Amino acid sequence: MSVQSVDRALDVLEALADHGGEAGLSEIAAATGLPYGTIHRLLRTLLTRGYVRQESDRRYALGGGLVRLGGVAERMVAVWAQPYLTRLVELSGETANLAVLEGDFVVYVAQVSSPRRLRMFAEVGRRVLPHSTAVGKVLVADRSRAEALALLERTGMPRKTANTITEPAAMLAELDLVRTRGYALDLGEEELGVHCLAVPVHDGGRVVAAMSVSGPAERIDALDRDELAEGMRQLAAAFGTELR
Amino acid sequence: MSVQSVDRALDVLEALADHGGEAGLSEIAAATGLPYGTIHRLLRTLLTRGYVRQESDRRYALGGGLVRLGGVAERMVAVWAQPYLTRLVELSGETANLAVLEGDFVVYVAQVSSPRRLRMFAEVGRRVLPHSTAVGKVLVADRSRAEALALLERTGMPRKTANTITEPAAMLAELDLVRTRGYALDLGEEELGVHCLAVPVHDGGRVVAAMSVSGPAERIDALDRDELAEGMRQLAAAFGTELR
DNA sequence: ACTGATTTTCCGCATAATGGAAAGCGAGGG
DNA sequence: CCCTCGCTTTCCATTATGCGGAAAATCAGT
Repeated sequence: MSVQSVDRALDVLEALADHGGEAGLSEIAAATGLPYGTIHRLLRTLLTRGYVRQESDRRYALGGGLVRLGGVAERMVAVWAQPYLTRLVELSGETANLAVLEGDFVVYVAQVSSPRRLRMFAEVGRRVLPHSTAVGKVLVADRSRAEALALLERTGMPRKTANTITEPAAMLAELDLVRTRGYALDLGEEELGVHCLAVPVHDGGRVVAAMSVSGPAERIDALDRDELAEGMRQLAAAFGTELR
Repeated sequence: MSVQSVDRALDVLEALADHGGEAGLSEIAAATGLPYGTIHRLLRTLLTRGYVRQESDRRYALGGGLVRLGGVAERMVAVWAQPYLTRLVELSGETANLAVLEGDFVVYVAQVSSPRRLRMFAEVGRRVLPHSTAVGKVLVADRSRAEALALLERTGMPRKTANTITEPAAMLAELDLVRTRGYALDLGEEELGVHCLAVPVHDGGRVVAAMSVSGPAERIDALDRDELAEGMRQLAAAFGTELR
């Protein structure tokens, strides 16, 4: 039914990604449960195609070829999201966004603007750090505590406003809250006066994107958060199912 | 030596990317020369893993899973580029950048700053449109005339300064020049007073990234362009070889 | 409802991938 | 300097696995 070697090659790539993009043969073996010989052979094929690279210490890393494919795929996702974002705007009256995690940045890949006079707009393509945005929190909350901490250390959690969370410990607590509550908030942490609410988009397994609404603090705060979150969860679930 | 089915699966993914991320079975067959049954089986495996998606009209498209892998790979590329960019700064005295094409945007993925007092900096993560930057021109010049035109139409080529090229026809001519000359210039087309020179980075086959130097117009113009371009070509070639 | 183009399924055959085990390599310690 | 240990790479007989031609099914257009 499914082509075994292709399936396994994908397992190898995903194992590499899970290890931060770089791993030794034995680490991959431990992660995938495949025999050494098999993994090595798969890596060699990916190697000659430029999708994997071997470093001087003989460890393996994800290669540049994936950047191209990822870029094209991203544009596709943006197109598919459009109708769901439109419905989210109808639901909330505020600007709706779709964002993904790319490296250590959050990237807004699609947006539908609110019809109101005062509104957020033109964020598509913008890159921001995860710690000061609702979408960022949702995306990072999917990672393990250790991965999240490593990412926060790399980015340094710079203060954007008086409300920005700049302490790793506080952020880990916030991420726990996001996980249990199922949605994340940004209360003027990226920009004063702008509040956001974001939910994760699952494609079956992991979180692949985050969907959010953002607008002036007063209007966002006037909405019933739990009710809005519930509606967004449904939209995100429908979108996630379509992606799969 | 190489795992046949994995190789072919990669052919299929690349064929999809070449067709703008979306194609029918027969188009893929034409592009790869593989029999229908084989392609269909490969697509089904990629489908169940979320790396390919089937649309309602039964055509196939690149799936969301690739966005994740691409993001991690991008971070790797940035790390590997660092030493080459450092050498480029030594060579030119100006800030050196590495950029890739992601969807319709150019993204700066790595940078090493010039030691001078007046310098460009903090561009990593920035997304700009291709038509007004040297790196953008280099990346788009690798695409076919038709693809380039489609991209330029989607982005609309907005004017950033008085020097910005806003006519598709003029840009196509400029891209021809870039191809024959081997490097691209940006003479204050993105920001007045800022000039750039960029060269392509090949990883054997296609252009995977662009390397550039940017700085104040007077200093960039004072450099010997052909000599600088030659030095940059060598660095880009070395980096490209390392990627492969 | 019919036709043509495109996609999907089927199945016997042979090839292509498998994986255990042995050889090679390199870093670190005695 | 040589030995050891952990990890990576190569090898090869075996058979499961993927192959691909051709038929069946589906869809769009007339």
